[in-house]
Amino acid sequence: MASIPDLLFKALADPTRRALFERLCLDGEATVGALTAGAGISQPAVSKHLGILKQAGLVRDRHEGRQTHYSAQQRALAPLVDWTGRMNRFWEARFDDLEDLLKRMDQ
Amino acid sequence: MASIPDLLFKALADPTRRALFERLCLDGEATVGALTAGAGISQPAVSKHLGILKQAGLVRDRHEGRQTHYSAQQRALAPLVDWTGRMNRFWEARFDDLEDLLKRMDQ
DNA sequence: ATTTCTCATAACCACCGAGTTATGAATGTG
DNA sequence: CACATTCATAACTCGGTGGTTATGAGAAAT
Repeated sequence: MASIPDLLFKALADPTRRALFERLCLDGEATVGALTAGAGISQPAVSKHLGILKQAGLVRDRHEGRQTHYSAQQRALAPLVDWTGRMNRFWEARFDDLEDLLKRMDQ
Repeated sequence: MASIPDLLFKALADPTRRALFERLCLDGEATVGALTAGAGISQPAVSKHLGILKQAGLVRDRHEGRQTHYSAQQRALAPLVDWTGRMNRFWEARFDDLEDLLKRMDQ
């Protein structure tokens, strides 16, 4: 019973995988061959990484002829953003209070 | 040469470690003993996890007598927020454009 | 039909990492 | 001083994971 944030964090914990995702985010769609050329590892390794990214929902694949095009699904990052938000809320609130205090002291 | 995002993602990839960090974020400071009572693992395991969180900057320790108090350093999440922001910028921009369009259509 | 190209899967290996128990260091308590 | 408590470190085990090579499946080209 792996939670969604768990899948996301685990998928993005590997630097090679993060690099693949970053490239797809910034440069858009790419084939496995193109991605393999960029990464410094073998094609099967890249395919496995893409499989893990796909399982985490971070990536979509589209088959066209004999090649597979992968693209980033940035929306999948939403739970990550939510999580960091929840972890930050409290000290942010405290920080806001401090700001308010300083603002009031300024008057 | 592990980058900062790498340290953060790796530190938060483990569910036990994330649970420890979450508890420290929500409930504030706690001793190793208290954290060990909550987690379902041995005290040395908890200490090791806290060490990794500390190395990632996510946690601070304060020695008081013979016990060590740990507290969350939520600011350390900043690089994570930045990273997700960079990965999101493009489709967010597109989303903003869409919002603008809808807003203009509404008038 | 045969060959070539692109990708995915299988099988295997080496290492890392999360857990354990044992022990030591430091601080409080009798 | 002797003992107990709290935490960190050491040494070890074991499963998961990232890499490899080998191979197969499917689509295009000749």
